[in-house]
Amino acid sequence: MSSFDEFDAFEGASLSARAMAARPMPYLDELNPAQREAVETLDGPVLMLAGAGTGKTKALTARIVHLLNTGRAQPNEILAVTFTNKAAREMKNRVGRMLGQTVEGMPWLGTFHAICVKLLRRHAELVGLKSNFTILDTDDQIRLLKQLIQAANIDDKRWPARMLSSIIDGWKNKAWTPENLPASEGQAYNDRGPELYAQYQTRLRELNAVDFGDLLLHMVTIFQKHSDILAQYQRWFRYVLVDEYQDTNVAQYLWLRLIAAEHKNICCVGDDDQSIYGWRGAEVGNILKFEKDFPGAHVVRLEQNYRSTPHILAGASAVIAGNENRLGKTLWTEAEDGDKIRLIGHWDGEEEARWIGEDVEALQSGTRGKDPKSLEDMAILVRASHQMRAFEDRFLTIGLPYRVIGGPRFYERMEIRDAMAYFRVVTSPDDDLAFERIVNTPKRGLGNVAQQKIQTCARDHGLSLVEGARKLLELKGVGGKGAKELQLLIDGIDRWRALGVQREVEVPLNDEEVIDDGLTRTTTTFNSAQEALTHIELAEVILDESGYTAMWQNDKTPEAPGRLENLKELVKALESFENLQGFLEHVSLIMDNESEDTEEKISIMTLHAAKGLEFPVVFLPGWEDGLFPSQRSMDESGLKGLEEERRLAYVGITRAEEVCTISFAGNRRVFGQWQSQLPSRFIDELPEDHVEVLTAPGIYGGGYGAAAGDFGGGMQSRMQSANTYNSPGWKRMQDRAGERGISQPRESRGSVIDLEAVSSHSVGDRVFHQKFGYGEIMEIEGDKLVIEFDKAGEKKLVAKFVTAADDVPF
DNA sequence: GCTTGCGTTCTTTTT
DNA sequence: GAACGCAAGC
Repeated sequence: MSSFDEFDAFEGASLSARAMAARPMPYLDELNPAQREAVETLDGPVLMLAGAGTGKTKALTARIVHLLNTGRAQPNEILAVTFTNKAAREMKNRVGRMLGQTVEGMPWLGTFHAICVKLLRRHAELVGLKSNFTILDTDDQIRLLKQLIQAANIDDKRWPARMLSSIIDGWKNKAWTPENLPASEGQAYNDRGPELYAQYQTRLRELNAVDFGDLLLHMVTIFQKHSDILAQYQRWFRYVLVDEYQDTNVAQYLWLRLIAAEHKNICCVGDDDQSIYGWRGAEVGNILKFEKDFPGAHVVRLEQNYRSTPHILAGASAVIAGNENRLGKTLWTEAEDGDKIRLIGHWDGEEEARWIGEDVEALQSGTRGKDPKSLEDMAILVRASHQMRAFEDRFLTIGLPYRVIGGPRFYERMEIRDAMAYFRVVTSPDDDLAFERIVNTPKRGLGNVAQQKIQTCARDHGLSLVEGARKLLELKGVGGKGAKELQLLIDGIDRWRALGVQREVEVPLNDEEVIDDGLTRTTTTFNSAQEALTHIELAEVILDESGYTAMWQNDKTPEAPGRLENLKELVKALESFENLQGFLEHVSLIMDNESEDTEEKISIMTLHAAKGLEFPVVFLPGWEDGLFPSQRSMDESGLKGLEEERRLAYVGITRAEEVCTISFAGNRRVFGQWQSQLPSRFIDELPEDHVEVLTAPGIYGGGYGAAAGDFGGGMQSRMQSANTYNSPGWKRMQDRAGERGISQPRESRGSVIDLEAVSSHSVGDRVFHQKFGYGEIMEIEGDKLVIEFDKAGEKKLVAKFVTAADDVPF
């Protein structure tokens, strides 16, 4: 390793420390006393316990700025870790804004994974990898494990690869390599776990690949085994900041502790009450024992909440108080009273979606007394993603624009992964997994048998799969159509590689740029050359000549146009990168996809995805025992699981600024089967004084109007008893209501009828819909179309969401 | 080798 | 109610 020259090259931050020291510090005046304390205590270990909505990011960024301003550290001497790319981006932006200018050189502000990739590229050889290793995603991981499982003669029905993958993941999260795996883990995966883990790691090394967990595990291993290297980083990173510390797992914890051991200037920010990633290996224990790990730690509590009204805060506090193991914080606010938390029960999940849809429209139009609210300011937070469907269906029907956050991610879609596998085959010759993925996509007549032959041939000659296939052709190991097609593919790969290399030869590297690139030594940087293909053109050529694009063009399934659209988007995304390698690297780490669309939409997401966000109006549907708290969580982790669920409830409620509506349904379809549900035990924990119970239209046959109090005396007295919802009586009443079938779906009111959109359609027309595919119009009702879809059956949809079948872009 | 249809099993949460 | 795996049939 060649000393720390590269670090010094991060002169990038054009401001010198001394220049900054002279700058004024107006940002300090904007902080409350607790925040200020957290910002100004620069030396030694600091634990910032920041409750929900207490200005944690503000304090964290102010601290970075303060470090720079006081000349304590250069921008590249600060290590600042977050969990999500979004948080990293946000922090970068805010630091820039606070400094009043853009800071180029915060190279070590990023996610755990992104930072570890940077480090690991530099030291790859110490764990038997080359620095251009590829990062496998879960899909590749599973396929690889499956191969190993089958090779070991294990029935992968009884012992699925997914299971092994999660076991290995768990081990990696705990920083256990195959060598130091505790004996107590011996019986995992039917006693074969440890042995397969070792095989898997060996195979990864052969493929010059790592999985997500390896990024941290390898770095911890390197730090532990090479004290000289560790010492360099310990000296280099004078200040360490960690966001969401309660989410760190053991590997991350060890990594941080090793790095911070020298200066001990580590500032961890977190909230034990918001620890919701235990299932992913996060250890709340890390934050609970911070003071033991770092003696003399300065603990600062941020307790003034700037987000929610008192009722909402009181509700959240009461729920979380049910947990035993807490560091304990008391949130308070100066905000005015506002609305109580609203609680409402429904007949079933569809009714719940219908009611929320109407309430959203009422809030939007201002019918509900207050100022009209934008859809952007509203969110529906669910426990499990399958709950989203009821809302999507309903909103599609009434024409309410919505956005699902964190759904199937762009880069996880089949067509995107296929396309990227093609890129990978071209850029990294040994990427067997990528080759496997694309040999027979599109269909080339190379089925199992042919693929087995390629595998065998490659293994016998110690070659990669591409080379193995070439050899096989030379030896005439395959015949007929398959041989011809395989030859075409190999020729194609050669040609594409040449097209990529051609540029490299014609346009020599610019030395400075390579250094500037920091630690990624192998990254090549091109200047734009007119005569050669750009990587974007290359990508297009690959997708074209391989027949991949054609495959989807000829595909008549409803998803095909969408997939082509996605491929176009993929190519467009290439524009912001200098070459294919850079792009692939980016993609393997960026798992969030934010599409910038301008239309106002209500957001639908899981509670997990909502952490760190806030909305004026929040809906929390599905508060039923078994669903939330999740049965599985309680079965698997008992009281610990229940407490994590409770923290999830806390996270949910504290997302709301002004209006928080909790609801539950008496009946819900689970696995396609109707089940009657009991209200969540968390509902019993809500403090009566801060909750307003609304009449359930599904139970009493009223609508939103009835909920506003417009009903007869008999109902009124029922309402009184309903107010004692946290007594067994409430539950019994819910049960009883559940037995009486009531309330059929009613038509939504209030949405503006878009006749223009309807008029372009007539009964019998063939139409296309993004989600349901092709279908035929059976009936027109107002601005709604009743459509019989080929695949999805009959649906009633707002006209503006369907296009005439002929207009579908191909 | 590929397509189709049937049965099975399942759903938390994700960097 | 869907997504996946498997076996049968083309």
